[in-house]
Amino acid sequence: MPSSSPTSISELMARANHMAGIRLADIAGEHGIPVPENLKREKGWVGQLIETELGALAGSKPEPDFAHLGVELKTIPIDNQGKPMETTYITVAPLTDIGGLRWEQSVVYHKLRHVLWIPVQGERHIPVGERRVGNPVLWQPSELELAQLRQDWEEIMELIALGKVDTITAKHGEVLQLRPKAANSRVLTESIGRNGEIKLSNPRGFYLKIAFTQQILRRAFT
DNA sequence: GATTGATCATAG
DNA sequence: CTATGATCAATC
Repeated sequence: MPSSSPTSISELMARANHMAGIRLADIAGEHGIPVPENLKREKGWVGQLIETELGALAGSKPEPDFAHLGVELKTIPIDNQGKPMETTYITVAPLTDIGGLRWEQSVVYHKLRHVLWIPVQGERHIPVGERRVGNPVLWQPSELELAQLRQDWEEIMELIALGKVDTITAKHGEVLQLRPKAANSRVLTESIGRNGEIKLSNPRGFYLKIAFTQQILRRAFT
């Protein structure tokens, strides 16, 4: 039985704070969800579990998890020093019909306006069920962070508009990066070609680099 | 050890 | 296929 959806940010935070320190196996148990041996075949398991516990609306829409609160939920794996172990996926990147698309209208901007980060122990030597949930961090980007994100986004989107999708690597961008986001490298979707024509490319997604998310978590505890 | 490119499960 | 949830693992 899924939890009901919180009606306010304070209610959401109360639930999030209540989860701090408990094991994933305990949360899973409350919902009758089996705990996998590892995450090789269920990479989104932790995220889905936290969504269920906090009452996020299910679905696969390009909108924040708590649309009525304007809050996006992100679980993030951390090591014993509280450092993020992985980059953070934000959303898929639009590869066509992006003429005149502005930062303020982008999905990236809207999703990152308000994010609830839920750190979870992610070291592989810790059994999945034994990993504990950390203290939640409700974050809104500062002016500086917003400027960094905007700059990277605009640089990447310009390359896409110029038909250079396939030349973009994860090295582009200081805080934001573009990487493959698909079932595998054979999946194709429409994109813009060098001469403005439509061609096929591997789908891409926007990710936040580790150094950036690390700053967010650190700032929350200082 | 960090990073980049590849991949897994599921819903619609 | 697209979008959600991400982590894996080869390579730098």
